[in-house]
Amino acid sequence: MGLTKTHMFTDKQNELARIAKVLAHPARVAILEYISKQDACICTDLVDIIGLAQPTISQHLNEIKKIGLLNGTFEGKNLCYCIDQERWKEIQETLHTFFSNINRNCC
Amino acid sequence: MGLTKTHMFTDKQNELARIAKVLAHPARVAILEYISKQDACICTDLVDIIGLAQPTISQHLNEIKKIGLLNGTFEGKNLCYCIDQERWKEIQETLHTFFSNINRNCC
DNA sequence: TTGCTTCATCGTAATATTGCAATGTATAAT
DNA sequence: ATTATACATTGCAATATTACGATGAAGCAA
Repeated sequence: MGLTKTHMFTDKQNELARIAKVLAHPARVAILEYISKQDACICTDLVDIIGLAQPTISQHLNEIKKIGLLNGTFEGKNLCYCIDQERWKEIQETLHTFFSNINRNCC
Repeated sequence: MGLTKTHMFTDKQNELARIAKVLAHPARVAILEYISKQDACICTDLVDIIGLAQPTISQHLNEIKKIGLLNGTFEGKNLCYCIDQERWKEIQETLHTFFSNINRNCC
């Protein structure tokens, strides 16, 4: 027990949950907000901005990467992260679909 | 450690994370989908439909209730859950705003 | 009353997440 | 070559989540 029974659910349900899980931590929300607001591809001031330790930030970045939301490119010793526009739209669409498919009902 | 440092983030960031956390489990996604698809306010066939034990379903329903997404009314011994339309729209809007506030940038 | 159904709650075990110090790796600068 | 900078990775402790059996409360039916 303690283990999510993913096999009991549809692929779509699991995918939505997987996406939501990444957004389910304020640090990751903050990271996405910060990166998305940069004009240029500025790298990791994130540790200073967010205020968590460097390994923790690195870990969170990794979680976001796992669902394909981040592209990272090295520029010398600096790593430049930015948001994958295609994947961003895809996820936005997934959430929009979920929230639109609701009927008015009782109560 | 092990404790999310919510005080380091804005109210909006924490709120979004709190909402996402509820969607971050396929059972809760499935529950919301099921309830939203009922014409009438049909109650807990959820245990049969989802396939998790009754206490587990009850726990998940409680998580969804915590963010105000569920209204429950007793009808005799049956409890009738349905989605709070206002809150649903509010959350939809919160997510939409988050996903819309993104600039195109590099990479 | 007795028993049945519906749901919540408690207690507990298994697993996951969060956070960071220590350490490793790779590039850049001196 | 040495040092500094920018990350990633490892290992571990604290806490949270997930799941369910057992039990409790409240309504209904006999």
